Amino acid sequence: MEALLTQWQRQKLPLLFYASEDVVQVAQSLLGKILVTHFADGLTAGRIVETEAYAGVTDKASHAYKGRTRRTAVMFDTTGTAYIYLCYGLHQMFNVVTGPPGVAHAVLVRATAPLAGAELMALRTGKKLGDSSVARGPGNVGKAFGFHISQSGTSLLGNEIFIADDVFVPDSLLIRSSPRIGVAYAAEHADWPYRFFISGDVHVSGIRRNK
DNA sequence: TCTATGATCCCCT
DNA sequence: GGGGATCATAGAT
Repeated sequence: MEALLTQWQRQKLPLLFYASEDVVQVAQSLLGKILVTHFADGLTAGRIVETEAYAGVTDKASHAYKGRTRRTAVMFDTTGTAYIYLCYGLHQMFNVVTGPPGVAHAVLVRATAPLAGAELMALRTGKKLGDSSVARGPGNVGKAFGFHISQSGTSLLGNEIFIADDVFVPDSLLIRSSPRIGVAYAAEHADWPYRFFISGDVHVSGIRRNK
């Protein structure tokens, strides 16, 4: 376990990866990468199987659309950091801030396949060990990895929260896109195919998992 | 201060 | 497949 952590720390994605101006490309590239959190209560890691791109101030579905607020400032001011916010009063949603300086792009991590700390994930979510839904859906990802809104703004170049590339490449034939979930209010932007997932993977959230 | 509102999930039918 | 949970945020008052 310790060896894995050290290996993933060496394979940490560099700032350059996040600084790309193409948030859709970044969202797609994050499929197959490894999300790692290492907090006081332990290590958890999972392979990312589902993401959504949110294209800054031009995207009606993005929190950044309404402009800069105290909550969204981290998207405007940084890149390669965590943007974590509370949804429906109970779900801690984990996003990756991307884009060049001043550009408020973000990628929501919607689902992962557990690789390490499965026991801790089960404990945090109250699910049974081996339940494939433990990090399926953004609310569950938040719980399983132990995210909290107080960690919003944490750099992904540190050792508490980061993303690693172990050179695993998902089968490109299995990568699908679809409209994003739960953004009907975003009018004409609701139909943008900004959700990416690995087709058929049981760790992908419910709708249209197998198409 | 006060109020409406969610980038959701789970449990119950 | 429908509704309740549950609360920080933002904008109005």
